[in-house]
Amino acid sequence: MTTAPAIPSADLNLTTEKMEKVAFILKTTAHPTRIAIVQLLANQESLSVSDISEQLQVEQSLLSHHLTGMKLKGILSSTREGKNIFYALKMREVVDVIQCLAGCTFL
Amino acid sequence: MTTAPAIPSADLNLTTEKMEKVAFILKTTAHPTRIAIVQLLANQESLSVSDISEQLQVEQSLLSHHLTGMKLKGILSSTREGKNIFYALKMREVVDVIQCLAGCTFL
DNA sequence: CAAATATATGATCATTTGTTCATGTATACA
DNA sequence: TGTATACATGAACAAATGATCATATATTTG
Repeated sequence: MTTAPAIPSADLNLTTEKMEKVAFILKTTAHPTRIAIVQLLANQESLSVSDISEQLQVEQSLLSHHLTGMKLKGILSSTREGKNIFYALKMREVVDVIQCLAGCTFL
Repeated sequence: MTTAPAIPSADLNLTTEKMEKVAFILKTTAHPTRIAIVQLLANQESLSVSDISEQLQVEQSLLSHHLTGMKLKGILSSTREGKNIFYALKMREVVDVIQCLAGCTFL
């Protein structure tokens, strides 16, 4: 016999600390422009700020704020190459997170 | 032959509208208390406000604000049963979203 | 070294979010 | 009908976030 769980498939058990960290990452991802950035970098390996700025039609300064924030929080990484700085996805899990929700029929 | 993609596995292609919707849901989820709520309801099918309030040690009014917000945004559903109101997970995908990140070793 | 290009940073302001407190509403029960 | 219980709601305020603008820094090139 089994000790019947209320719900079969799901079994989520996070510590308070982990919940805070997850919330932190979700918050950092939860913005259309930032999702667009993740999307680009999910398909491109690495892109310069101006590349991204052009493709997303987002002004340099604003984009820079988004990028440095995401880097600070561990989602992106960056390396300078001459005059350019190239950003890349560091935390690839966020792609799955977005895929998850993008799959929702009702969205 | 294939037209070589920059990155093999991932292929994310969302419309602007979809990115906004995804961001909207992420935003609604991105809070420790709300993640805790999802966690409870991932394991319990349905719980009353006072159940949740006790288990999470969150004050009634504040909790109610969180719950009604999440309901409004389609993440939860609720039904009254006598004096109590029971909340349940409606958008189960958010559980996967949280699982995704919870699995990150570096968090 | 001066000018141009690419990007970051910091101040400021508007908007949104989170919290608290007081009060309102629905249901049950005496 | 009145009182208690369970929950929602709205006002008010602090704190976080997002956007804009001006300016700073690093790199290349002449």
